[in-house]
Amino acid sequence: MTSYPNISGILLAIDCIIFGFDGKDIKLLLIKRNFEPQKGSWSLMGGFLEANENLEDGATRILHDLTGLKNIYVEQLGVYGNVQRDPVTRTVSVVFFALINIDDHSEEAVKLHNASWISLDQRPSLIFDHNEMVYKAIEHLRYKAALHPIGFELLPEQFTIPQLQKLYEAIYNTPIDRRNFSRKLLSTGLLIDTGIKNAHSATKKAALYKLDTARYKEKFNSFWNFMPDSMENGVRI
Amino acid sequence: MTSYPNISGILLAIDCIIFGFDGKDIKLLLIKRNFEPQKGSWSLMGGFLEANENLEDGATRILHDLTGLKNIYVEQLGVYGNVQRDPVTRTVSVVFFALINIDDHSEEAVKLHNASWISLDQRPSLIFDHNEMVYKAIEHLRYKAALHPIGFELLPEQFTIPQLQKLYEAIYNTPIDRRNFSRKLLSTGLLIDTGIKNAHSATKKAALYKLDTARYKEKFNSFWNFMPDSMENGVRI
DNA sequence: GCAAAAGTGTTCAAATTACACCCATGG
DNA sequence: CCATGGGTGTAATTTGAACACTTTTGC
Repeated sequence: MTSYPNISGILLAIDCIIFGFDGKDIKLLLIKRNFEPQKGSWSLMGGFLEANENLEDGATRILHDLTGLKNIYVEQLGVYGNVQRDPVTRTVSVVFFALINIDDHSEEAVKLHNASWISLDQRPSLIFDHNEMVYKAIEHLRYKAALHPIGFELLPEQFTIPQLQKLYEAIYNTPIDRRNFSRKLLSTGLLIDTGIKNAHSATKKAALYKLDTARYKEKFNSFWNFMPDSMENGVRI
Repeated sequence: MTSYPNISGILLAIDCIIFGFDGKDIKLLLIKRNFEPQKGSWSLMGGFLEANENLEDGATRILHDLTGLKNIYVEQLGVYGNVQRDPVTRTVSVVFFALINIDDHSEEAVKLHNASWISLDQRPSLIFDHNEMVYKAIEHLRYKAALHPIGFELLPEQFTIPQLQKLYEAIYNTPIDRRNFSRKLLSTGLLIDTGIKNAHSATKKAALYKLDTARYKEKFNSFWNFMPDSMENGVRI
């Protein structure tokens, strides 16, 4: 048996939802399309899966194309395949969720693709079902960051606890008590004090920490039970 | 623009991981293939996505085919698309995760497909990457059931608290304190006492409860913080 | 020396755990 | 009447929430 009878192929696309954090807001890397279809509209960065390419490799390729980065934190977020989601022809899209340190991206690559970093609350409407994908990604970020230490993926290698707090406040769009936050984070044992103080500060300089990567891997799957409600859905069909 | 240039289609399959609970063990509905490829081997129930079919509709179709049921709890679990995963031809599979009340399935449909309910710890090795899919599904079941009230999907409409406890003990393969479990479950406010007592019992008859569906929907997305560790992975690529 | 941000401590309430006792049922 | 499983209570511990004071820095 060398083929399946009477089955025809479907176009497989990959779309990437790329989150960054600028110290104040959670941002998305979106592109203003200078190509068809829907030239001029905003969309996620995407592309077609190549003939001899694994899904994750396709995502890696597309992420590298837009950011110049390798070794990005990526998860599969889901597949979108409604019959009429792409008006050109039937296309099924595998969506990937990526977190990067916003300082590391390649400015040239971003410019080349006509992309911009846009705050979540200022994001334009996107083509096709990309709005739905982004909505799900934001929910996933909230869900996952409440339970696992993925926040660090959005920060530079060295960071202060106040920075980390601002990140979580941005993710959940809610103020957090400084003292409880600090205590909780330090108690995870995930942070290593570098002994250095943050230079960029007009007042008291905060201590710079780095992630204990060994402990991070070890503890990645133990729950944090950190933030208030967020969600994930099961669909009843 | 009515087509994309130079892009060729890929076969899209759907595979379903179907969990049941017989009062003692968590079981999987698996099929012993009486068709090619890999005739005689065990696999998940699957099929190809049809030309004008949405993904969820495909899953619904396949689940109905095998169980005779509609309105099953289903979630997308992920996509598997490694280039060589299917030796016949390149196929990308969208995997769905389903929970059903084992008493409701159609025996004829199951027999027709040469399928059986098999306990997790007795499951045979499966074809292709189906073992990996099942492994991920079990992890997902543990993860999700610790945080959301999905356990009820595996039970009959009316159930006792000891039954519910056996279910969670089976999911986590660990004993749970009877008294604390009962208190915690009742405190969720999700259970309605039917006033009826369980007939099938040689000793004291347990109270039968049913799910408060309104409250279930309302509280589905609030965390439970229920069970001990389980996991979910982010892939670093 | 003062405004602004960082670091640390204490108290109270709530949730979780670890236990022990009594009740209903069928044989 | 007794073995089996179901139902409920309580004390000890742990965890989380709320809140106040001191320190460092640049101007």
